[in-house]
Amino acid sequence: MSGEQSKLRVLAGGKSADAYDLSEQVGFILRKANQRHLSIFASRISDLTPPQFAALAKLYEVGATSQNQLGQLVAMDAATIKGVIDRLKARDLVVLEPHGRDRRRLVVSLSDDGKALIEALLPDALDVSEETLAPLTPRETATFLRLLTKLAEG
Amino acid sequence: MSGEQSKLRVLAGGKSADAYDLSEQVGFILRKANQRHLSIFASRISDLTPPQFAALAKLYEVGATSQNQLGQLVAMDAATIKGVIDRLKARDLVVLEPHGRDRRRLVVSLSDDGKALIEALLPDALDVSEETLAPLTPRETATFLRLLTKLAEG
DNA sequence: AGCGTATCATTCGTGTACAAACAAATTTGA
DNA sequence: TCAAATTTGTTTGTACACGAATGATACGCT
Repeated sequence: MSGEQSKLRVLAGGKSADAYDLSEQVGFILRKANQRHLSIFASRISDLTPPQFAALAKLYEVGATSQNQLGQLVAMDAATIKGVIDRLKARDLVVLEPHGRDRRRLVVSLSDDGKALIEALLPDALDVSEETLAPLTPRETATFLRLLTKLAEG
Repeated sequence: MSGEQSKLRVLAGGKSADAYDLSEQVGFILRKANQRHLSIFASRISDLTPPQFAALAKLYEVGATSQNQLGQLVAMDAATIKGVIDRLKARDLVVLEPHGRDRRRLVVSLSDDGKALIEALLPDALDVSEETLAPLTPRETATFLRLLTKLAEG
């Protein structure tokens, strides 16, 4: 049976290529790290979800943009950013206007409420990052962010 | 106004605590790293989603368990693992039986098909991890996994 | 024995995520 | 200039993910 074959291979090779341990796979740990971050985020910023926050923060950073473009800036595909914008719009945190020259485009920008909200939340967002990284020393944090960025950008 | 205060703080503190750059926040980069991994996973293992794979791999590792327990092992809450198991069950990759002594429990185990599938996919799963980590050197990979684990476990 | 509490599974509601198919508007290129 | 390719946004369908509520069962303690 494959169980015995597997044991043989484990004993033979140093790397034990066959010993698949789920809890050591990047994807699995990445998912758990994400879960922990989401939980910290939710405990500090209950008004918005992380994607909603990202969209508002980006709008605050770059000003008015088209919906799809905003999606690219916050790494969400067209279908996803649409849902996020819809929910922000329903709460009047963003304003949608038609683009002047290109009638396909929908220009998104912050409403006054949206601007006030994001300004109020920015300090909390920094706290979220800090608490998420709390298990690491400052030195480890720097290393981690560097490597994580490399990984994310392929 | 908070704009000017903010500038003062930026000039005062070395860390420029107020200059919020979304693309430098852990949560945002974590989400992008996860996206890249998901995309690699999907390109190599189209038969299963990562949560489905995790459930099968864990079942292969530990044998029969209750539904909720399996959820804990793969870091999914009761509602989430139920959906995952439902879909695996619909494809006859797992078998559900009532627990003997505890009538609340539902014992989940691999079907023959499920076992065959997971055995066939394990090498691909290792490839997924490898490709995900490809942007890092072996030394960086070791460091990264150590720090990521620390982060995930809080 | 009985009662309060904890556990297990299910359900509901909301919010990402992404693929695929589509319509409308714009841009490109022959 | 006009048809083809591309871009922008929308819709549909599937699959997590989690909080909260519910019902059934099991367990601990008196």
